[in-house]
Amino acid sequence: MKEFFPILEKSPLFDGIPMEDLQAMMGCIGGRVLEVAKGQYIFQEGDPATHFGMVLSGSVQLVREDYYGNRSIVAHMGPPQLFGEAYACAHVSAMPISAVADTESRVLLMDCRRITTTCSSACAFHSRIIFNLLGLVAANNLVFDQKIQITSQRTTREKLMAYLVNQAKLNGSSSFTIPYDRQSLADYLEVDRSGLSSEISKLRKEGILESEKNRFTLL
Amino acid sequence: MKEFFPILEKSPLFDGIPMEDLQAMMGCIGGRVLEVAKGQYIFQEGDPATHFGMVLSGSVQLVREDYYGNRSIVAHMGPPQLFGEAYACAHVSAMPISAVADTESRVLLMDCRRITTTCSSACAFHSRIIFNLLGLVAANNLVFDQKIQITSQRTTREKLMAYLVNQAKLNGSSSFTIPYDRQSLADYLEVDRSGLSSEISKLRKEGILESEKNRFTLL
DNA sequence: GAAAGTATGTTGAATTTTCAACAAAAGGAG
DNA sequence: CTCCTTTTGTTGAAAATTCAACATACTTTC
Repeated sequence: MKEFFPILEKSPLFDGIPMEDLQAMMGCIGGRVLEVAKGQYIFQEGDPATHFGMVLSGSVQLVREDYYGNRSIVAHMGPPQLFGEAYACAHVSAMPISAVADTESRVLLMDCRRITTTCSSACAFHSRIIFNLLGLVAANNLVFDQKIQITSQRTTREKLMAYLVNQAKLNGSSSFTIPYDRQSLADYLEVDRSGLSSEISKLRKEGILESEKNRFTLL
Repeated sequence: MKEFFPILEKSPLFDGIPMEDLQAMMGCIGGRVLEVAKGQYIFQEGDPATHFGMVLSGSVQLVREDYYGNRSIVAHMGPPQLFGEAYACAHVSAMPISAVADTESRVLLMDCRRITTTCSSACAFHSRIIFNLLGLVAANNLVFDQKIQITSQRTTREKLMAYLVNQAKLNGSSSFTIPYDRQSLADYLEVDRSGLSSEISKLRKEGILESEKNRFTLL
């Protein structure tokens, strides 16, 4: 367990908690490290949503199976990302998705109840974890909110512009690079890749923006 | 203040907190009641995101102004709904939206810092509020997640079916009523109303569902 | 119960997106 | 450098969406 403390110390969930307190903390919140082989389930759709995880090493995929049995990958995550925390914190009865190890991985599993219920005993930093957790879940909310705001635009052009304007604002500059290649951007905006490409060309021809690879400049 | 305790007692945020403890609690978390006239701002875009609110009476609109100055109503809320809590909990520097009284209203404003930082003093129920708040923010996450899951479908038919299948699952029955009229459903699914109407007709003709007003049955 | 207003269904034309196929450009491996 | 693979841009046809206009059904009000 101790070998992972450097990761934990730098993770947003344990932010502000001194490394020497982590050991006590782990007992307090019922944390345990799980080693999983590639392809092995960490939790499965339908499992009780009591625990959530943090990737310590390797990578983990979140998989959703829809009504017709189509599996789709919701996200893949590396250290020190959390998964399943929204379901555990919202007290849903069963996990609606599964978490699968994408490569051989180690994850820290934590009991949500034991985190959210402050222990009467010592553990001065317990409330700090709750504070951090609340911040993380709320931040996730904003990520979702922003995505909805962008993808609720009706046309490819509007979606793209909404995204770019937002990025410009975040970067505080009309010139910026984005973290997506064309296909990923199309996936994020929920549009067709080729349509996106040609829309970018049009915008360039119309003098609305300049672009070179992942670098965009709004004019 | 006391007149609102019955509302607070029934609100999810104060769930599990006895009415006789509310008064002490209010001091502890820095709660104050604000009376606002119709059209008056509770907070405005750009304000520091330190506080969040709960509607006690009347109704409140969340308004977003986009890059081009178009105002759009993100939500309207009645008692005992929370607003701005995600921004306050995520520690963003400024509110990206405004909250306006839709009718003459009263709202409870609470300081997020003072909620998330447990007081060293008495206040036995403080941690319960944090627990509740975390649950609410996480639940909101799930609402967003579900909306994204549905609207990320590409066609009107797929969006509608994803929504209906989900509703059927939530209701535990293939026959259920939905809380939207056609226009609202179209808005939620982010499609054209008339296109939605005709898609419903087609699905009916194809024997995939039956519908009468807001009641749907999947076959 | 009639009238007015609102919600829903229907249709066809215009617009936009998707899809498939391919060309060009960029990046990596040997 | 060359070959091979991946990414990106381009195009046109097919499919789907939007838009506008209107008909019908349902509600509300007086």
